[in-house]
This record gives sequence, structure tokens and C-alpha cells, in this order.
Amino acid sequence: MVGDMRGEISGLSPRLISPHRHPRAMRTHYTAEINPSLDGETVRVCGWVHDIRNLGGIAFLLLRDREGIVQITLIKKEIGKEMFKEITSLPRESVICVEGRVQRSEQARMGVEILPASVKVLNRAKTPLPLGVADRVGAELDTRLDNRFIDLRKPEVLAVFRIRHSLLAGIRDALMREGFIEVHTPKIIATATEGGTNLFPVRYFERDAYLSQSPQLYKQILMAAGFDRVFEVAPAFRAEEHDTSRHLNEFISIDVEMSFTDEEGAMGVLERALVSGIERVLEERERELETLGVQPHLPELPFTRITYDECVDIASRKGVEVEWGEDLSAEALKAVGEEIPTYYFITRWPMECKPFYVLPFEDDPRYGRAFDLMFGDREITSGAQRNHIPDLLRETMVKKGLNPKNFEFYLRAFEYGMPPHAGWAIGLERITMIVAGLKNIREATLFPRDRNRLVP
RNA sequence: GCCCUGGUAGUGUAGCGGCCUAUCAUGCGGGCCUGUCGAGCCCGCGACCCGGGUUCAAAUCCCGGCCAGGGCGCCA
Repeated sequence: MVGDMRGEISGLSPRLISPHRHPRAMRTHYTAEINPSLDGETVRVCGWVHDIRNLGGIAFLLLRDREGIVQITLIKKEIGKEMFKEITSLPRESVICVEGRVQRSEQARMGVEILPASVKVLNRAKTPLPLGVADRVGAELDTRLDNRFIDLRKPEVLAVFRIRHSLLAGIRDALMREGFIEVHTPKIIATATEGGTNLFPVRYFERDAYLSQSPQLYKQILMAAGFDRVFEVAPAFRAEEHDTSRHLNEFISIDVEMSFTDEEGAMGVLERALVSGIERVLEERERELETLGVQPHLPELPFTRITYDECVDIASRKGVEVEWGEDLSAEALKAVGEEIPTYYFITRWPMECKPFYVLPFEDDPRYGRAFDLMFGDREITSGAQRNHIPDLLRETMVKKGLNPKNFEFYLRAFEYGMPPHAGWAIGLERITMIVAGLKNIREATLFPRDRNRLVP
């Protein structure tokens, strides 16, 4: 772990202003920037006491910051008995600033060490720690989440969030390159967006309101407003009772909506955005990927497209029966995922198992212009060309058991010039999970909200 | 929400009716040690999820609760 943290500051933009140039900056360098070429120079580094190895007359203190770990070498004869005692008895995870001289060293693993002139203790950690950072024993996810502020100090945990950052940056860049405007729609809403999922009720002064499960209706309204191409990165809330390693009750949804195109146009944007995100991770996060021991697969464009009916065939050939019109079961998706162990689209879904806002095909209205983006047997996105024909939309809502009266604010937008449009939504934690090779979605979010967890 | 499995020091675990004054590791406290890099050695500290029950006797068996892990359903 320590060895993985050598080298330059990871993944900083070339336009970045050095964080140490600020006049009030306490440090002159991140630990990762201390290298043998600084031999003889005086530097100041700040961070956490990762570990101390006291050999009696000499001690080695490993100082950790966001970028890595550097060795502080304490020689009793040089710094004096008292200072030696004071520093070597600091509890792990205390926060200190060390000013000292850089020394090239064959014996130090990083090829360099710092001989301190002064050590300032900024915050002494209590003992024992609720969770070890440098410990050799593991900890269960639940214990880690209860003590997330310490858990996040672990380089391999931080790595997940730097990967997530780069992934989102790559996706956002691709969308901006293609002319999408970033928007923010309300998260406190009056009615259910799509029906089906449960919403969290909130008190909105003297009225009942809900937390938004999806920006779906609002981003469609923006198509009527002529925004043409929009995207939103925002939380979505689902009051589902599910409690699994793939579900959260609050997650970040990347939503896209675009006018004057069909579902194939939306799929094109999605596959380019996803490839851009993975490319960015590969460019900027080599070190973090190494820390986690994963190598994300960079898919080729365009992704494979197969229809729902083809999936049903593949499943039944493998002995998994699917009733036409039903959503594909976990078992059926497993059968299909075995055939295509990478990213691919499932297209041409039955209207029965898709939401009301999907546009049916003109030639066969039993099918809708919907698609799912899959990774093996895991669903990561769904999207569609939307139904922009108001009469047909009302009709479909009734068929789905929804009352159009509750959606007047939405339906009105279709009556005065609504262009054809399409879009999709992707769960940021879900793709982070795939790219970073995580087993539990909770690891892809800082402070997860699930069926049982509301704190921290 | 359903099915299965489990909850033992700060952390991760062993024990599964009396050999438990509860194992081991890590951690923490103290001591020794001038080149560690999973440092080493010596001494010490620290735990049976909660509530009922069965039994001469419960960490161990039974019931309820809470929490967790694995599967399924639903979904992004």
C-alpha cells in the first residue's frame, strides 16, 4: 500500500494552480512531490501519522497525505532525547506538520527521507482508533461505514473516489463537447414522476411533497422549452425497501435529454460518453487502478445492439423461460450476459415492461423505442425515444393505470410545440462499481443511504 | 419484502451445554533496541448484540427484537 503511493500528484489538470502557492499554505509540498532531486532543500509537509517504527536510537515516522507517504527519519542524537520521546510517542493518525531537510537515501524505500528541524503537532488523535488505517487486519463494510471519516483515509478507499471523479469528468466533458447544457431541476416535487417506485414524503410548508426519484419529467419539459440538449448530474431518491449490494436509496443520476433525434441518437451519445469516462480514468488514474488491482475494460464503439426478442431466444435456448412482455429476470440476464461479457444495448422492448413516456414503434406498437445499457448481466442504464404525441401519451398513461390529471403540468408542455426527443439516465455509483471493480455499491458512495443507514 | 447464514476485546477471529478465570492476530499502555520498511523481543490491558425462557449449569440450546453477510424479487 505504501509502495503504491510514490510518484507525482495523481491526475491533476495541467491548468491546476499549485495548491502550495497560496500565501497561507502550511505545506510546501505534498509527500508525493518529495523526490531525490530535492536533496538538501528545506521543505514543509503536513498530514497524518501513518505509522511509527521506533528502533531506540533512531525512529521512522511515516507521514501520509492525500497524495502519498513520506518517511521522516528521527535520530535521537541529533534532535535530542526529549523531542525524540515526544514525537515517537504520538498516537497514530495524529495530524502534524514537519519542516526539515530532504535527504537522498539508499536505505529509504522511496529513495528519499526528511530529517526534521521542527515538528508541529496540530491535532493529537485519541486512542484506540475505532478503525485502523495502517492495521494489518481487515474490517467489515458496516464497521468501515460507521467510521467512514477514518475509512476514507485509506489509500485504496480514496482511490475509488478519485476514479469516480475522473469517470464523471470524462462523461461531463463528452456531453459538453456534444453541445449539452448542464441544468438543475427541482428535487422537491408535488407528484410521482413515473409511478411504480415509492417516493419519500416531505412536508412542504402546509402541503405534502416528495423527494424526486428522477428528473425525467422536467428534462422533457426543457425539450419543449427549446433547450435542445441538456444533462443533469444530481441525486435521485427511491423509497424502495430493497436492501442489496446493488441498491441505494439515494444515488447520483446522470440524466440526458436531446431533441430532434431518436433512441439510436441517444444511444450514440451514451456510448461515446461512457467511453470518454473510461478513457479519462485510464489516463488520470493509473496509480489508483493499480492500488485497487483492477484494469477496466475500454469497450470499442459502437457497442453491440441486440433486441429484447433475441434475448428471450438466447435465454430459452439455455433453458430459461421468459414470458414475452415480462421484464428480463436476473436468470435470463445471466444467460445473455454469458454470451456478451461486455457493454451492449438491449433494444426494442415490449411496451408492457417500460414506462409510459416511451414512444411505441409505428409499425408494431406492442414494441417501444426503449433501450437498456448492460454490462454482462448487470443493467446500468435505461433510455428511450420519448412519446411526444400528447394524445398517444395520455392513452398510454391510462393503459398503465396512471391518472393524466396528476400530470397536467407535464402534459401541457406537449400541447404547444414539443419536438421529438430521446434520452437516458445512468447511475454514477453503478458505473463506478464496474470500473473500480467493487462488490458493494455502498463502497462507491461516500456516505451511503440504504434501508438501515441514515447516519453518518 | 422473502429464504438461508451469522452477531465474542477498538478491529478481525477461535470456541458452539460443565474442561471458559474465553483462543489467536492486530491494536492500545509500558520496557529494550541507530536503518526500519507487515521491524523485532519482553510485560500488561481489553470482549460473549439486546430482552425473555429451558437447565443443577448457557458465549454455546429455544423464542422475540435489532443489526450484518449471501441469494431472490424490484430497480439506475
